[in-house]
Amino acid sequence: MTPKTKEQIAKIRTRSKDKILMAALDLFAKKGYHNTSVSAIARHAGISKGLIYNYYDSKEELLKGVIEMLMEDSSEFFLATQKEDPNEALRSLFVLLKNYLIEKRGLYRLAVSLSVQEEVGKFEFLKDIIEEKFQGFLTVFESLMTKKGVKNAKGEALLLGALFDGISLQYTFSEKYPLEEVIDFLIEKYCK
Amino acid sequence: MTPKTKEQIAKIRTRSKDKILMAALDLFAKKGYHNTSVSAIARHAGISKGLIYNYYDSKEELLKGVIEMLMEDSSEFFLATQKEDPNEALRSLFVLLKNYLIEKRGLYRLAVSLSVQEEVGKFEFLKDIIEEKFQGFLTVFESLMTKKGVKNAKGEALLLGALFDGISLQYTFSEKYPLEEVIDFLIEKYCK
Amino acid sequence: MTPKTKEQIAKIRTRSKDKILMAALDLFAKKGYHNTSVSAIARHAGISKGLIYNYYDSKEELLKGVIEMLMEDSSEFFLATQKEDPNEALRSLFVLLKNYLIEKRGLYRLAVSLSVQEEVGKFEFLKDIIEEKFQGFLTVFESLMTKKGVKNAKGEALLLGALFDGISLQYTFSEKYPLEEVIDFLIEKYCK
Amino acid sequence: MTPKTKEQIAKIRTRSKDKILMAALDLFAKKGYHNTSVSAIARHAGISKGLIYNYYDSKEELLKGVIEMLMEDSSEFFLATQKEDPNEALRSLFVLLKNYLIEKRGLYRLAVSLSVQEEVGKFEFLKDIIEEKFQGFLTVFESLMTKKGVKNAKGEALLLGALFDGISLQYTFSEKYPLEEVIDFLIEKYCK
DNA sequence: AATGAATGAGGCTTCATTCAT
DNA sequence: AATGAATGAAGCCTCATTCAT
Repeated sequence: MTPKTKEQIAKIRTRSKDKILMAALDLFAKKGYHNTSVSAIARHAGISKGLIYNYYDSKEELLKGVIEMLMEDSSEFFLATQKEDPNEALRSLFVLLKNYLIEKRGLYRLAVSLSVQEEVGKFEFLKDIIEEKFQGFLTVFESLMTKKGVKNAKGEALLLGALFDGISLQYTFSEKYPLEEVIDFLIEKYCK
Repeated sequence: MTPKTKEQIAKIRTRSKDKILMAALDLFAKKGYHNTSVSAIARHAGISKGLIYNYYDSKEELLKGVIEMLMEDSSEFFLATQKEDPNEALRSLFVLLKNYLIEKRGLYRLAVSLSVQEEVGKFEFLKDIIEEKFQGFLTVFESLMTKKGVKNAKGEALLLGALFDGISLQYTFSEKYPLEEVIDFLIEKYCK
Repeated sequence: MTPKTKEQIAKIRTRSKDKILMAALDLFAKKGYHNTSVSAIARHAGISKGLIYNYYDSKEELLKGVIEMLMEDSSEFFLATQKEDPNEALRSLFVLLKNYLIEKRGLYRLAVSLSVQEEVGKFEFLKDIIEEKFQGFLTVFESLMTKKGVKNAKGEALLLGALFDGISLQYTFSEKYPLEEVIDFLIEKYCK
Repeated sequence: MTPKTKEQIAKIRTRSKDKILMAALDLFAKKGYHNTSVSAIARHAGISKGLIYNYYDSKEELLKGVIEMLMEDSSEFFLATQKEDPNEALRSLFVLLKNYLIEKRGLYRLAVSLSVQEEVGKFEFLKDIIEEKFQGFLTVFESLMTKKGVKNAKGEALLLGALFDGISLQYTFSEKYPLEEVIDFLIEKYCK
């Protein structure tokens, strides 16, 4: 009865969706959401425009798909924070940040470029997600700082939060940013 | 019809250009470059679409005009760095950053949103400007840190650079960001 | 895989075709031809898009199929006209009209909505069919009127023709149309 | 100051809107709403696609504009009904119907083709307008019939309503419809 | 016989830009 | 200097149709 098995179809769908998501991520990150056309995504993915609408109802839904994909695997970060020794935990976080920036270049760029827009109600959901993540990090930083016994743990936590974002932004911006050097210095300064 | 002296005409021109620039800055900053239409700028400025093209050859030229306007008055920052006492200089810089962010909300947003785009050759000039500013700050930070006699002056300078950007970004993002608190803590930590 | 006899296959084909035709009639009638997508028909019929093209070469051919189906069973009407007594014949016709409208709500709507289009050569065949039916009715009406001995039989026939269409149109239009009342009045007026 | 006077602009706008409305009416009536593209309207009007959106926010708004234009001048009909003698009033109505159909060929076609669609909420407003007009006619017919002293005035009014629509529909459909003949017969039958 | 992924032409709409006044 | 009607390229999206399985 069934000409293609459900598994076959599912595999095809997954593969196509992935192609689309990767192409979209790539272009959104490089050129920004508004400056990326659906045609360009299709071309980049090597498929037809129409197919995109087979999987996503609109360009905006596609964006949501991209963001969801990106949000999936941030578990590592919170694993790192479970370490007993706060110095070790911080060292892990710094290294994770470095690897994350290197491996997912463009992702941070995308997050920033989307958040930076004020269109009410359209990317609002993204702001919420980021705000939540940020508060999570802040809490972790503060408890680590408390463990380390610093005077103003909350203030230090805020600075660390700003540092993470500042480093990410500058690395994303400039090809020449001395990421390794900065991370090493952070470890030396914070982890002993 | 009414004859006008050259001065009158010049004044009119200046006033119109200003109106256009302010409207464009406002909208570019709030909604992003690609998401702002020339019509919207004209409406926001209370003039006609046509007039914009009387002063700027294209939307892109208008953007350049906006950026140039923004770059004009960063002299305060470098005045602050001239102070003898490095602690005082740093304090001034922190306070200037705070005031700049509060007074020109949205401007940093614009800079980021533009820089984040990779379209070759289009906003490249902006990246260059920013890179140059950034290197200027870095040099200043490093010399201040050296004056303060810290061990790794270059490393500390890089961290300060990241902090400036991180704080700016987070303040731009979130209405709730405790800017005062952060600046106060920075002063306490770095200026004595 | 499973071997099927010719009869089984034929039965399956007939059943599928019927499902398609009914779904298409339903949607064409409700939403109009141009405003109904092949996908929607497939969904409504509970089958795949592809299957429709197994039976009909195009959306237009499918429409032709629907129309042919509709034209098949108008025999009742002409049976009614065979009655000896013209008053009885008319009464039957009025009642048939009422039942037809009630039972096949939407069908008249479809006929009108298709006929109303002027695209040369596309639905032209439908116009011809309708024209022919109309002339048939006119002839019947005229002969009945002659039998009844009215003065201007042709004029009265034309009016009856217009009445049939007007009533159908208005009933199709408006949920509140007093069809029963109108038919009763017609019978009272014409059948004695 | 003002380069074009307001009157000039107003005249230009009116002329353009008229061109658009006429083209839209023409095509909507001939080919139906869904089967008429905005491009086709622009081509038919001899203007660019974009200009249409200078005057109408969407294709649907354009349709509303067309309908409003059509609804503007139905005053004649109600003037006719004011006559003292019901026979004279009816005669005027019959003649007006004839002239209306001849002069505004296509208009009735448009009304029917739009009303025939069931899309909730889209053309609903048109149905309301038509329903209202129809009830208006019905009331007029009934009072005329009462004046004439017929037995079942309401029933006769309903028949007249159906006749108007039926005649309109058949004339709209068929090039060969004997409109003159039918109207003459109506006058003979109803107006003495 | 039957499925649904894939295509691409064409539909509606937006918008940077031009130009007559 | 200033206006806004007009243009047309390009953007998002729909849908009839094809085809591998």
